[in-house]
Amino acid sequence: MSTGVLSPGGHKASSSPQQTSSRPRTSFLIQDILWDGVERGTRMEQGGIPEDGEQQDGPGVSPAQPHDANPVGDAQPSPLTDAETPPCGHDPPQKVLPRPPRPAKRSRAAFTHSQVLELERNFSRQKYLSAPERAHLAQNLQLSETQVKIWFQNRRYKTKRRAGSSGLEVGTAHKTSILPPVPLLALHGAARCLPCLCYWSPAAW
DNA sequence: AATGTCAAAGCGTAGG
DNA sequence: CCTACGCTTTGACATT
Repeated sequence: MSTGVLSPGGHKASSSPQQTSSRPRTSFLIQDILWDGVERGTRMEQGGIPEDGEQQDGPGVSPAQPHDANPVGDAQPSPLTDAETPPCGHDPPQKVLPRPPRPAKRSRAAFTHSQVLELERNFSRQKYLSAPERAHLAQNLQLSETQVKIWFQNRRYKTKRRAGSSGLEVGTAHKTSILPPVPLLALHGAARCLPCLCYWSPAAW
């Protein structure tokens, strides 16, 4: 639906700014390190790519599927899972204190370069993705649809903000030039080789 | 320590 | 009613 709501007006696609500055960002999920085996682990099957889980990204359900989110095994999620007792651990088995649903510790997935590139390429072409496209992209990148959706949301707003604060909406276009002129989508299969791709000399960025 | 960025949570809203 | 959007805030990480 909202896919039809698009075209707000001036779009200056592109934007892959500072992130590329110098981040050897390997994608790993901190969430894996921190917690999450208790509450969500049960509901989210690792193999269960969230086509459904996506649908409700409403409150209560965190769409941040950590497991599926990053297939990349390149960065090793430290095995702290056990030692890391969730903050909720300190809650006394006491009375009915209306503990606010604060699971604490959020995760921040770091996408791989290839994932970001793909996303950016798609973004430079379309600021809004239709559901099928989103699903397809998510599958190719091995991300959840929610992650793709959120990424596009953030990207849109980011671009908008930058364009606005800079006063100049021009110049954004050239930013796209940092992206390889090659249709990464052609790499389709490469998406599965993410861990490998993410190893392209970060120094260059 | 302060700052900036990123991904996601959350809130309010609009469209089907 | 549901979904996705814009926008703001939160939480974690990186860089200075």
